[in-house]
Amino acid sequence: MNDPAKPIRLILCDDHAVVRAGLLALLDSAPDVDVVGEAGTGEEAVALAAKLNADVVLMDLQLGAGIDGVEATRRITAERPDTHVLVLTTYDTDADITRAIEAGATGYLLKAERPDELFAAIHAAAEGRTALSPPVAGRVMARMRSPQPTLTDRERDILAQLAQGLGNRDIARALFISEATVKTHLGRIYDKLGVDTRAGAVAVAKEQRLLG
Amino acid sequence: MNDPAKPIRLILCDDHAVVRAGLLALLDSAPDVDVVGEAGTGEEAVALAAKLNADVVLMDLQLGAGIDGVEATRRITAERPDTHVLVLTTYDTDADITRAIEAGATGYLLKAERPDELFAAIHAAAEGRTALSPPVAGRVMARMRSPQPTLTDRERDILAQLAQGLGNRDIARALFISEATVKTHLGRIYDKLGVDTRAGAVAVAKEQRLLG
DNA sequence: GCCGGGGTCAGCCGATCGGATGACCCGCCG
DNA sequence: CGGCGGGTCATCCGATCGGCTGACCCCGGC
Repeated sequence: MNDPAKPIRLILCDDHAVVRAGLLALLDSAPDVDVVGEAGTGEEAVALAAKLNADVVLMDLQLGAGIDGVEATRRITAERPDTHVLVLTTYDTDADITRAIEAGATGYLLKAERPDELFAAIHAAAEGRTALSPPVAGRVMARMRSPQPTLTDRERDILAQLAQGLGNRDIARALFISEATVKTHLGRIYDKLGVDTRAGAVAVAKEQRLLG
Repeated sequence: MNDPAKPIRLILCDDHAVVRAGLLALLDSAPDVDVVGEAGTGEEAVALAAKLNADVVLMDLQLGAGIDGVEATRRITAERPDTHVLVLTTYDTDADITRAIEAGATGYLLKAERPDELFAAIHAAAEGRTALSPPVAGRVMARMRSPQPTLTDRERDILAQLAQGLGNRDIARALFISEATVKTHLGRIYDKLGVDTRAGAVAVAKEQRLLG
């Protein structure tokens, strides 16, 4: 897969056209990397991966409209086990990292990383080896040490409504449950997020990118 | 300033090394653009602008640590009126656009824009002409039609505390004012943001990037 | 010199929240 | 089959919030 005679076949996926063009120009300067496809949305990336038999998909997680990078990663790795997804993104929040890894990403690199790290990570990904940015690796380790609270689906539902600024009664109506249940969930959410007010919960949720 | 014999002298400022390298590779392919400097922080950009006599600074607004792109823009345009700052960023929120323009930015381009728009905007900026991405232009127009509420400094103080999840009493203590005053400000904040709960205010604040 | 905006403070009151406790149901796993 | 996690609901109560009204001060512009 890393035969010097055969350049790495790579698909680029980033919703920012300018950034994409920049990365394309950068990768083109590397003789052993062959950018065989460009995608501006998750759907495009999945479609390209299905027919291009690429070695690596360089994937941004934030893709504006349509499916996000995590979902795209999930579909690509499910359909094409030989195509390795290398996530290249801005954020190093726990939620993003965890979701990307469990979706099947081979590596997770930050855009703040040095460019040579990018090339190294691409090679690693092409061979199926994991490559993580140091800050990302640090977070993964930290998480293993003190496994962090994960919100249940229902709790995320509640949190989503909360982030709209709704009161308990409105949340209850929106989710077809009783106000008492809402308060029960809220209490657990406060516990898990380490806050004790709804405003604090919204702040943490937005900060950790727990919601869309 | 746009003599074909004299390429545009440009300084690149983006905290993401990978993106910066990509843009560098992209701009290098343009014969009439000469990237004379690269900066990963606002401070670096200001320093480079001070001594390099550049025509254009391509500036990201989100710069991680240190001063942000708006402050860097303010300092550069203050010190070097002939150096035009072209903002290149991801977000097209009103708050960002307004602050960048009032800081003296000559143009405001989104990273989602087509690359050829980037080149066009760079040329425009070099000549001191304004270049706005269509979505940005639209927002500017909309704002002129219905001037939107601007939070006062004090209201932002309150909002910042609120976003920490603090209660009224805690906010009052933190800002050395009475609880009654906090409530007065909060009421006005709710009005301006079009919400009626603290959770909603936090959500809007995070959404509109009204806070750091 | 008056007016308006921004900041500060007070008191009142109904609605809501936060916390605690206890309970039931269901699906899954050992 | 028994336990356990997740989801649901109820009740109670003190603390807090949100809305309202009215007031004072300072400063800068007309």
